[in-house]
Amino acid sequence: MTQTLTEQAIEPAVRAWTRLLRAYALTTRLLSAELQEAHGLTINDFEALLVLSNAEGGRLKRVELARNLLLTPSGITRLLRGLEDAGLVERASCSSDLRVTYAQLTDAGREKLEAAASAHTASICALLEEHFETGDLDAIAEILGKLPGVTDGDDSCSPG
Amino acid sequence: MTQTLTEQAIEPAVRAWTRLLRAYALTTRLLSAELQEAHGLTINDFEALLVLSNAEGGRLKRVELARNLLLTPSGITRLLRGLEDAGLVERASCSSDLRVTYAQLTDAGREKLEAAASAHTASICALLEEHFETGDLDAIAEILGKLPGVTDGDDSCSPG
DNA sequence: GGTGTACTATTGAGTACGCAAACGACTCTA
DNA sequence: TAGAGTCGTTTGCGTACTCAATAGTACACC
Repeated sequence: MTQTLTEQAIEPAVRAWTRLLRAYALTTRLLSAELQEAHGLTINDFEALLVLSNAEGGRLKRVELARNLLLTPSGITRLLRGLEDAGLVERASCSSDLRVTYAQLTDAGREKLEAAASAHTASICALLEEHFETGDLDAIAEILGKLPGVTDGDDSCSPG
Repeated sequence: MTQTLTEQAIEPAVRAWTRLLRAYALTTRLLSAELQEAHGLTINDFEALLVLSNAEGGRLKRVELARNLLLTPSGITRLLRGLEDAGLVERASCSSDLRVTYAQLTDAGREKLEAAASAHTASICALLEEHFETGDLDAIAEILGKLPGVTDGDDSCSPG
């Protein structure tokens, strides 16, 4: 191998990967700042409320929520602690399995979600539709959906 | 609006956005663990070394590096502190502007990069090519490249 | 029934950032 | 050459996560 790194042809996978990194950094910076300022929620706070609202009875086992948000158990504990302190989510125990506790969306949580959702959705659309065409967005969604784990819980509205 | 959130049609932009979030979380988890274990580098450590190696003379103003990696100035200070402590990068002052300091890749840094690059690249390719086809990777790269800022410094090999 | 294994949740320690504030250096204007 | 605004860098503080360890619960198997 006589080529230096700078002279090598860039692998398509590496190019796609670095652009994914950058796209993530750019978009989350903007969207998370907006969501934080407008409603005091982080992106994961919002996603958690959304997932819960789509779940049967507005509640989900913590471990299911963790899988859905791609967080570790400890991450979920701390995320939910914030939402519990804010009164947006409460704990519910499971009678058939004392290990599990449910995260249960409260009325306040549902109101908060509804208040935040339209503005947040609008921000996402504004940001992405400014630079991408609809075909692009569908293509991104379809392609990234091939990664196992990415579409978990997309159909969380339908009963499991 | 009589529909609840669960019944609304999902905006293409929102679907694309959530999948981007998940794809990022999944892939970085894996790749960063590998890179950390094999070479003790974070993803941004690696990217910083790579960007520097592609820069003229193996050095770049810290502020340029920050723009390139999409980090804030404070993020760059801390990232470079780690690399400096490890001897992979050193500081160089600018004679014409006392405010700026350069990040200069050391020989050890270049060696570290070369040692880590092939394995890291292989990991990226293995992960992505397992689930995506080449056309998918090109499509992701092309589409995400439309976001302003994503392609900054792609041509960092060419003199500025 | 007792025991080993698997699972849920929490905690402690550590990390990689961001934001805001501060400071020195540059530059433009007058 | 004095002052004001801008730019590069660093630091203090806060946050959102990770991993590893821990404790309680469930369940299968003998």
